[in-house]
Amino acid sequence: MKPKTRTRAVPTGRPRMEDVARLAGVSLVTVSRVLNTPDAVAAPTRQAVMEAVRRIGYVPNLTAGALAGSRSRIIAAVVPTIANSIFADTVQGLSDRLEGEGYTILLGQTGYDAGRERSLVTAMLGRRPDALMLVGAPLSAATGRLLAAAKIPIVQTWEMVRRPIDHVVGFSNAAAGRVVAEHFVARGYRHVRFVGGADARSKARQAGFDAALRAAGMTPLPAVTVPSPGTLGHGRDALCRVLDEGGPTDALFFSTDVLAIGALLECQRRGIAVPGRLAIAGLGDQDLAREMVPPLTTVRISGLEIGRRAADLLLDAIAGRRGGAQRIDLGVQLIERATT
Amino acid sequence: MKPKTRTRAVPTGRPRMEDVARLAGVSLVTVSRVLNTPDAVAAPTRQAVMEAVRRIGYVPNLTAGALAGSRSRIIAAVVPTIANSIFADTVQGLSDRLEGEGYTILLGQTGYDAGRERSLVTAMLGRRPDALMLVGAPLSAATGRLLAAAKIPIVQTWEMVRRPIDHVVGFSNAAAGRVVAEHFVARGYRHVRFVGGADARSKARQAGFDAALRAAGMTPLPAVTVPSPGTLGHGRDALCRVLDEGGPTDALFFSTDVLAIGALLECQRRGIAVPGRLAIAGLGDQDLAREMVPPLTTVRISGLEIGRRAADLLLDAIAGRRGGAQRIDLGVQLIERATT
DNA sequence: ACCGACCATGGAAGCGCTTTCATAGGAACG
DNA sequence: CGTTCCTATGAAAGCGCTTCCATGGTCGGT
Repeated sequence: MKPKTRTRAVPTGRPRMEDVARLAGVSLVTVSRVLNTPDAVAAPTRQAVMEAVRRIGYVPNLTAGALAGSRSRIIAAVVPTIANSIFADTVQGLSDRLEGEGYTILLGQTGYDAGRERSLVTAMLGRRPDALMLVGAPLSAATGRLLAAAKIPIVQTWEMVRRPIDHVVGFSNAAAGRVVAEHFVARGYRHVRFVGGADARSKARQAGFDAALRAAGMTPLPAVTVPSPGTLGHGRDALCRVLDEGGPTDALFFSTDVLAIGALLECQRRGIAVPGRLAIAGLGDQDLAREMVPPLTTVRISGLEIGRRAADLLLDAIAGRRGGAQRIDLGVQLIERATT
Repeated sequence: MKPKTRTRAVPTGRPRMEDVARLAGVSLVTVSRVLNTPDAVAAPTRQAVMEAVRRIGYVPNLTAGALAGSRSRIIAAVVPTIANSIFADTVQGLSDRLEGEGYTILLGQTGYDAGRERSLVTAMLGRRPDALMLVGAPLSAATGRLLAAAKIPIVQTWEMVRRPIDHVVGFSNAAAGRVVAEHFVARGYRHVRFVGGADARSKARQAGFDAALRAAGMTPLPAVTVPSPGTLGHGRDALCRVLDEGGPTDALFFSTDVLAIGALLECQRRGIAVPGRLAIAGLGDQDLAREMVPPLTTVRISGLEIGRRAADLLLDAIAGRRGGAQRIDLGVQLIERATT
């Protein structure tokens, strides 16, 4: 009878740590040590191992490492969307800081959809990331529970979430709305209006905007709602809607620079004087806001900085540095330029 | 003597498949089957398992799954940069297609740096992704070797790489340069110039541009080189340089829309008539190109489509469908608008 | 020279899954 | 009714690492 050749779990065929060990004439454990804690190994041994690694082109299987050890060296990033968006900056900031520390980024986009967010988070958590960054509050309670149960450092960004899961790096969206409203009031605009999406951050900006207006004795005109994520086209459409209604509107606060610029461009096309006939303000202070002709009044927010600070926080939390949950408010700053 | 309580590999404390199995009164194997091949399990058993999963909030450890199985269900994406860039669209397209299929995206940015690319690719390959997408050709031969040795489906994008590692989804950057050059010639511009970065794609656009110009009996003016990734500011600076030199330049082809728009905006600021005094063309056909006043002449490239097609190709390759390496040329199309 | 301390290295036991292979019951068949 | 086949489930063996513990060799102190 022939021997049972039961090859259960399928070997990958790629060189393994054991292959390196054999070539270097040491044990597998020593190879692991050279790769992870080089100082714990004598110099000649270390060199022999490194040479063997080079010779056979060994690339450590981090999946196996993550399973055996406790750290996966993976950080998950969950954003609404990444194309043409401010969140791309945040991902960039996060990734810039983290890659140098040996972490890899797992990226996911929710598209502002609660269901997609939930399945996305489930999938990501299944990879056992060492930490997770997300934009704002979870879109559903289910996702929130999933996140809380994960027991890993989490940082929520882009808003000062009221009941955060863990850390927060953001700014007050209501305050952003407020500074724009106060600016409009000071400039003497009387018929002002908000344009934004239906997402939580947009709503918060609107709330702060409206509240400040009322505090100044004014009544904000009804807001114009556009789809999220906002595009130049949505900004243009919003402007058209406002113009078509033919009301007395004299100033518009757009929830994002992209929307504001879409509208500003439409004004140029139609020959509408900005700010003479209509004032426009945005939020984000993207490059384009500064470069536009005329340059756009906006609220400065550094998506890059949010990403960087989030990364730092996460790194500290993973290392066990710092005490409880941090709550970093980057603040808002109105940049007065030529469109108001 | 007390019993040896050697807890080697540290358990995570999170519920495991075995916990679900115990609660559902079945074996671990059955739980695995319910999760992966539900049809192979009898309905009542399946329901009992699902109920147990729900009860204890079990989230499968995909790391362990990847190690035991052969598939990691991870796709790696390597791009030069993601902030304010056309590559964000490609990542979005890739991710949109892949998330639905149960894949997770590992994102990495090279920043146009060969060293960073190499360490990034090493780290990603260490996660044993099922496939990998990268923009263009590897920045170094070392990275190329790493990639080839990985033995996974790879798709290179954004250019028709001459000696591809595997699949390609792109367009001819030289052809893009050519159509713009021919357009300039047809329009009667005689003192034309290229502005772009030092990366391979930019160089290819320049080469195609210059070649077509020479074919038409013209001599291209020396190109203006800007840093990669290009920004509005770089476009503006390039324009200033051209203007300061005071040559006879009457048309400029920018390697990307962002550069072109930066220059266009500077023209507006200086009151330079476009295309009267100077014609401007870009590449990418981003939203903004169409919305600009005047709208920008550009070469249409859909970053989103590149990402989607790349995803489809990778999915097919993973599943073993299709034969050899595909080579998809999405072609280029000049969009004549008002700046030329 | 002898002892304990210390340093470098190795052995063994998992991490939490998937994948054969085996097996217990039925259904199907004559 | 016995045999065959199929279906549903389980047992065991890893996937390629890291971690704990043990051990042999060196070295300084006396």
